[in-house]
Amino acid sequence: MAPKKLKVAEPSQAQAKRQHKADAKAAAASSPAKPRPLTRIQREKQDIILEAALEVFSAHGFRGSTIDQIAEVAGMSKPNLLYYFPKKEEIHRRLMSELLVTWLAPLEEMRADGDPFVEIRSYIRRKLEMARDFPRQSRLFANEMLRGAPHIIDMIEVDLKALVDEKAQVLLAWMDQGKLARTDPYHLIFSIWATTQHYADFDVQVRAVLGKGRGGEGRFEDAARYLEQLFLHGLTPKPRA
Amino acid sequence: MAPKKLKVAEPSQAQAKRQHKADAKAAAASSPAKPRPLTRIQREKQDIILEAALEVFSAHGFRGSTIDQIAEVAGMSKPNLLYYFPKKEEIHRRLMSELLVTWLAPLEEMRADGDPFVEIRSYIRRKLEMARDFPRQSRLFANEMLRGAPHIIDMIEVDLKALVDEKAQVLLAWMDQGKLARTDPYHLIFSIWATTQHYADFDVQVRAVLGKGRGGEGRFEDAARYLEQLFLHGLTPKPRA
DNA sequence: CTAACATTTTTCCAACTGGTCAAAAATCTT
DNA sequence: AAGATTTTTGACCAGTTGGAAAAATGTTAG
Repeated sequence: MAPKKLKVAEPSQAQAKRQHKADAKAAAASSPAKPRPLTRIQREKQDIILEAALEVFSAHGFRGSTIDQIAEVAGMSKPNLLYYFPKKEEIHRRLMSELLVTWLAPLEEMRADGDPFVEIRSYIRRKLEMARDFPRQSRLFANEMLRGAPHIIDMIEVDLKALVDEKAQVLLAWMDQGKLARTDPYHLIFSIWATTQHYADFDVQVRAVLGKGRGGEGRFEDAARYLEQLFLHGLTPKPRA
Repeated sequence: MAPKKLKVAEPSQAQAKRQHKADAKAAAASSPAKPRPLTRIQREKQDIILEAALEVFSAHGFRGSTIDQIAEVAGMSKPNLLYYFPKKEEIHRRLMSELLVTWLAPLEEMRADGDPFVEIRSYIRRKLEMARDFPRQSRLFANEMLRGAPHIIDMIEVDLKALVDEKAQVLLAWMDQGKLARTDPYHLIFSIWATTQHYADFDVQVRAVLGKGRGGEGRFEDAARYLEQLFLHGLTPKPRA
């Protein structure tokens, strides 16, 4: 239930103005540009900014969000924010690369040596929990996809593809062993993504359609139950015993 | 295969400046504001603009799109475009209301007196065809949802909800008759939406993951086959005969 | 304590954007 | 063909936005 804070990765090009100015000389001299460790305040403020940016970007999209908005949510002035992330794009980039790691994790956990249905079921659960606990990340991701994934297309084509290829092999093996219906492993994975993320990305619609009565907190439990039935048996009724 | 042109509905508040200026007097006098039929050019240009706007909005979102961009795609100047749609929002509004009609149609076709599996299967097919033939509309819709459906929330809460409620009853009846596995009809519908629209909204990802070999035109056929298996039998393997 | 460095604030600006307006051009009506 | 109406254009504007500069204020290592 408790949204464990996402870990912040990539300390790379965080340092701001100062560095930039130095770049002119440093880069020209092709020196290794001493990385200078981040100060406490830098780490804290960057986290605050990234959190605020997630809030704003996920709600309005990249172009629909202004630095002012993010700064306000982060509780600082615009120039101050720009001191930590000299470019709006930079914030977005950081957010996206953190996001991808978080996003791939659940699939990675699917173990080839486990029981197919147990593994698939818990994968679905994990994804559904992510939709419930990290809807903003899900929407940010969806937004990027809708736009054609301009910022992460190469990671999608390389890392994500590799991971899915690997897991597709696992699924195929299970099918070969007769433990799983023979079907397309890639589309199988797509369908898990689609059905689970739907509850984050189309949340308004889900709530509106379920109405006051069933649109409450229980909807994720219901979804989990339904999806289990779907992926396990489909819609074919049990023959009356 | 051929994307049948969407019909343009709602001739309502299309007329521009002239009307606007007149409004001052007309509205003040609370007269019925004679609607004055649209000219040929007006109809043509509005269609061109709406088509261009669909292209641009679906790719960049509302705030990410500029009137200039739309005007350029439409092959006219910005002021000229504004002559037909005095507000950027107006274009978007029109697009959204047309969209909703198109979007509800497939579900409406699900007949209570048909065979459950035939009906569900063809509903899935129709939705999949829409994802293939009208990806821009799908993305426009997804974008609106991501943003919390600000422009169509009431139609979602009223019309869409009513329709889904109705069809949920149909599904429940089928379940009562033992023709369909007993499960949650609402989430069943959600899962059909999610799995089919995924192929339009997350198209980049689907292509990238499938790779050059399988990401081509055949992917919709594969998806259709897979989804049929999923919804019919789930992933449980057939007992060896 | 203080010099060096890190952080924050104030002020400003150029580019972009949605939209206006008057006049010119094209089209339609009679 | 003339007059009326519709359509198109070019110049323009005010508000917003991303970002730069520099001065002012804090922080910290020696």
